[in-house]
Parts: sequence; C-alpha cells; structure tokens
Amino acid sequence: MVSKTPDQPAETEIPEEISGLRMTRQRQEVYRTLMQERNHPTANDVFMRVKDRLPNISLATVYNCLEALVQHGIIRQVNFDRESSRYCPNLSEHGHFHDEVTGVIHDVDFKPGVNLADILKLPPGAVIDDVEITLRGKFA
Amino acid sequence: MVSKTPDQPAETEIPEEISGLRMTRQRQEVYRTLMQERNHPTANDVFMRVKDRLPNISLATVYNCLEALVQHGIIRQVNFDRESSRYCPNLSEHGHFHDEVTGVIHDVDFKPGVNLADILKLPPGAVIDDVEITLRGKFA
DNA sequence: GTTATAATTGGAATAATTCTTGATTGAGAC
DNA sequence: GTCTCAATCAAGAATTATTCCAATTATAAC
Repeated sequence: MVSKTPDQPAETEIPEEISGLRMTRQRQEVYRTLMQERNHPTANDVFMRVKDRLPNISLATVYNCLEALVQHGIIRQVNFDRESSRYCPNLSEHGHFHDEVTGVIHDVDFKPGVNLADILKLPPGAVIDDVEITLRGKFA
Repeated sequence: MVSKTPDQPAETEIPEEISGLRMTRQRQEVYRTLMQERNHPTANDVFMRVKDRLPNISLATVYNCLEALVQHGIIRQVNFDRESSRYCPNLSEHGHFHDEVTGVIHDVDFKPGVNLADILKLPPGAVIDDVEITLRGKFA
C-alpha cells in the first residue's frame, strides 16, 4: 500500500474506544449497522446484516456486542411486550410508537420542558434512573 | 355455621361471567389470587399460589387463564425488560415504578387531566390504543 | 516477540412461554 | 336426568430468544 491518506476520515467515523469500551471490528460493524438501519432491528436482524461484512461473526458475538454497547450507554435496548429486544442508537430521551398494522416502530420525542413529576404521581422519594414509554396503536 | 346470610357478598365477589368470558373455577382462582396478591406476580407465582386451592391445576392452565383474563380486559399484563411477564388487576391507566434495590413494583397513577399529546410529539394521525410507562429507579 | 487480558466463536444449555393431544367439564337441548 | 357439543383443562413436548461455556483468537502491554 502506498498512501495511507491519514487525514481523510472513514466513511463512517467510529472512534477506537468509547467511554472505555474497546471498539473491536465486530462492535464497530454492529454499531455501524444500527446507525444505518434506523428501524429498531432485533439482534438477529443485526446479525444477518453484519454477516455481509464479517461472514464469520456469530450470533453470540452480536449479542455480546449489543450488550456491551448498551452497557456503555452507546445504544439503547427497547422491549415491546415479550417480543425480541430491539436496539436503537437514538440516545435522546424518547418513547416508541408501535404501529400495530405495519409493525413499524417510530421514535416519539418528548415535548420540550416536560417533567415526569408533572404528569405522574411518583412515590415520594423515588429517584428515577430510566424511563420507558411505549405506545401501541395505528394510523387513522 | 348456621346462617347462610345470602345478602352478604362472598369475601371476594367474582361474577360467573365477565364480558363473555366463562368464569371457570380455575379462572376464578387465578383472578382471586391476583386481587389478593397486589404485588404483580408472575405466572409462576400465581401458579404456586393457586395450587393451594386447586392442587391439580397446571401451569399451562394458569397461562391460559391469565391470557383469557388479559384478552377480556379484566387484568393487565406488564413487562419489564425481558423478565417474566407480571399480571396486575389494576385497570385504571397507570404506569409502574420498578425499585431496582428491592425489586418491588409500585403502581404509579397519572395526575388528573394529563394528556399524552401534551407531553409527546406523537406522529400525526397516530391513534393510541395502549400506553405503557415503566420507570426504573430507587428510593433516595 | 512474549505474555496477559479481553473478545470471539460455535454449540450446548436455559427459561419463559406456547403448542399439541387427549381427557374432562359444563351448558343447554331434549 | 341424560345426551351432545363446544369449551376448557392437564401434561408434557416443542419453540424461541437469549445466555452460558470452553476453546480459540485478537489485542495491548511489556
């Protein structure tokens, strides 16, 4: 190889390490897939996608990567009822609207300035670490 | 016991049929257990409880009963992440606060007059059939 | 390059739930 | 009361998403 062109960034810029997580090739590809497929894929969806680039990757590795990314706050894991978990790189606090007809999942942002304590009778002293808001419905 | 006092309702009043669902002995006991154990038991919790009264009941039947009750809107099924489903006879719209330390689940009511559309940027045209709000946290 | 540590792989194991099949029950017709 | 039919139940097998495990491989530190 002649030129390394070190000043030109890769097509998708992924740091070698994020908040202490070693960004291995597998984790990179899992993450890249999530960034490209914004439709809340399951672990298996990701697996099939990543196999195009890493034919030897195993499903267990995809699960491991997803877990590592979730643990480090790089992606979010989303559950609907008892279905397979889905994964989502949208880190802004948001809920999900599940279209019962098409199965499509839409991110639903909060309106600005909304506070949970304004709408819920929280138990006194409760400190909330995580909120999950899931809506099911359809389009009129 | 001498008098039957028929005008006094049973300790837990359970109609013979609710919205088209035949209230069999098994369904009665499953429902009664949920009404008594307000701590969001799993199917297996209910199973063990109901066995005291119906020693021959099977876990599959408990699942069937729970499903039938959920389907008829008599109880609610609640899911936390990928844990076993839990069941809840509180039909008023409410969310759940999951205490990470003790594992206890608390019902969280909405403040009166709160409208989802006030706090969320719902996709235009979306008709919401069901809402699930789950909080995780601890007590300070 | 060696060594130590962490990650990956493939397959086996797990656990919650659903399915299947045959037996039982209960409601209504007679 | 008895008969019939559909609904329900029981027991265990099957399914499915996910996790675990042991062996290999890659990475980073020295």
